Amino acid sequence: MDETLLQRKLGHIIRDRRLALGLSQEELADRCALHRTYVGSVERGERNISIQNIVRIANALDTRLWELIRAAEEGAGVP
Amino acid sequence: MDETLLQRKLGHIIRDRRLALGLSQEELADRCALHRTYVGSVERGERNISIQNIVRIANALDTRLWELIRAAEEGAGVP
DNA sequence: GTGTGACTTATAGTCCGTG
DNA sequence: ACACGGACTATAAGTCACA
Repeated sequence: MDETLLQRKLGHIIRDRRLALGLSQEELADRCALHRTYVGSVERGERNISIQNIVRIANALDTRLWELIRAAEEGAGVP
Repeated sequence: MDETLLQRKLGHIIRDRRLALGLSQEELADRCALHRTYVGSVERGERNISIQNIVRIANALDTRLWELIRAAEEGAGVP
């Protein structure tokens, strides 16, 4: 799979998961101690995010990182 | 899980997988168009690697990224 | 509550070596 | 074949004003 494609898909997965939890970008950003606009750009797939930040987002979403990645790679749902 | 812990575990997984394929760091680096010293430091868990580069490494190791991540997070084996 | 462009600072990542 | 370092350059991190 193309790298930039994965990062866009991952953004969608993150957004879906956030909305499923009823959180705003601002609330998610607070949970992982990142900036609101940064989280927004990640969701839009604009950032080549580092592993440390993805882990923090996954934690804030109460999800395992590998499940987020799998959902992005395989199109599977996130629990 | 702590972010830096995951990156160290991921390094070990990458190394194990590379050795299982009988590749040197240099050969792996060539496969994903990254520098040999960089791949070495990733394996040592010293790098906060970006998602694009992890994907390239996963591809070069002929593995799905989510399987690498899962192996690092859960301690499961990589096929 | 979110999208976006511009921006500075931090660090990812390269390239030259050495043991 | 790998670890490690120094000196770079490229790019991610992180923030802001405004729409």
